Amino acid sequence: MPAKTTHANRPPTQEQMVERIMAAVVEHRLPPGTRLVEDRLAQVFGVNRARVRPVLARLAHEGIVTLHPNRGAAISEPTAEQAREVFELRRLLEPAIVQTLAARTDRAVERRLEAHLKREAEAAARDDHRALIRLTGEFHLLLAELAGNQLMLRMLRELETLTSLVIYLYESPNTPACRGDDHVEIAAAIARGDGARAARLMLAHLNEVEEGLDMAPPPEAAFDLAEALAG
Amino acid sequence: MPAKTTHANRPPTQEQMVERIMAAVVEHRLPPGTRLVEDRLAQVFGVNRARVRPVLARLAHEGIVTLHPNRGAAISEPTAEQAREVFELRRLLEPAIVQTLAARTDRAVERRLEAHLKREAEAAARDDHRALIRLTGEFHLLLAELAGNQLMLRMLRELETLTSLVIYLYESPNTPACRGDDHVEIAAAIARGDGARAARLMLAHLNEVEEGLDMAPPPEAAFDLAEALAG
DNA sequence: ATTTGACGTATTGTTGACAAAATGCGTGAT
DNA sequence: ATCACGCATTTTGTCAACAATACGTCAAAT
Repeated sequence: MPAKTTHANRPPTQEQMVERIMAAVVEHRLPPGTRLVEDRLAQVFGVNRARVRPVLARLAHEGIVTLHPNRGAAISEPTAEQAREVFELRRLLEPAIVQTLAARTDRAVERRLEAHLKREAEAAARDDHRALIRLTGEFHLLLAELAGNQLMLRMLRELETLTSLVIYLYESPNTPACRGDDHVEIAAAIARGDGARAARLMLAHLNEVEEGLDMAPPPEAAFDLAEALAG
Repeated sequence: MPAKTTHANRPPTQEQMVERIMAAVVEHRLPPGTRLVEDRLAQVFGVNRARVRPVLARLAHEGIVTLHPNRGAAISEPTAEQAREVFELRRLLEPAIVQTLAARTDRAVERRLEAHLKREAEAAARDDHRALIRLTGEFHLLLAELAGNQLMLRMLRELETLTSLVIYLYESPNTPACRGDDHVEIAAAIARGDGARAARLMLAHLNEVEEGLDMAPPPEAAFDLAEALAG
């Protein structure tokens, strides 16, 4: 029996396939516009097509994949407006997450944050760009996980993946969207129990990331005949 | 060709099937614990099983449905902890929604809110419980729609459906979770451009709904799947 | 040179049959 | 009375083949 599955020769679950695709998006291994063909995905994951279709349906719902009926799927290319919406939502959720965390932090929380920041620093030191991209996104997810709301974590995961697409499209991929210093300061405020400061730092951090994006779409001769004829 | 489809004899899209199931959940026509069998759903919607499976997969991801491998799906029965998480998220999002809306309301927004509240009042006057349940949930979605963030709207829709399950389990189904007066006051604050007040009212409203919940789950009831989805 | 129609290709969508898994029930043993 | 086991039932999961759809390409017509 060919060793084509990923885990003790068991085919991956739909959840695992979703996570692998999301991870590939976050690490820019699957950039916006990449075609996703059911047969190829089924081949890569070692499952049948029927297992791949719900995965694509879900990713489509989350905006990470765009389905073209009878033509196949592709990694989404969020518009500038969608990018703004992502950050608008993150500015509502993430300051509240760190505020909650700061209000009931303990040594276990601090240790996990420290361990994570250490890995970020190590990835930066060895110039491991892909790892750094992944780790900076995971920092935000770790905060949500530590804050203890699973629903919040699930939504943040979606937002984080969308953010990766946005960053790919609107920012140079060689620039990590998150400055490591910001993360260190946020973690320090959490450790001190200073929720208000942690929230301010997170808000400023998100604003800075968004402001670093170039939302102006590339100049195109965008002309819509129907719209032009509408009067 | 048998006229078995729902819309100009065209089979429903996956999106439409999701919406119908969600609507049935919101209106308590599909209470928590209800079994969802692929063959039956395919029969009811007039599609093949392969069309139903991505729908169930997505609803499972959103927590609205629980999948039991090789045994079928069921409408979820959120725990008390999950209920708290839903309200925690809503308290972050919805005050911000109404604040945004109040900052840039106009006559079109006011008219749509007025029209909706009128329909709520009419449903209450004729004692149309199902319509009232639906309309009170739609009020919150309308706010998100008017605020103009599609991503926010999508997430609110999920939260609203989860809230319906929570309310079914932890609150008497004969009591609308939202008091109509609250909605009227929130809309009035929005119309006046008083974002801070609208946000306070929304926060108080959500707290009141949550505080009205009782953690003792209600007894199960038998019913007809096709009938429940007929709406 | 441009437009249109036909055709081929790529890919998804559908179908029916069957395999696999989980659960309930009945029966026999203890 | 309880437990274990075997079997039946229910339901999902898999498979392969084929239908349907969307799009690109190319040739013919204008």
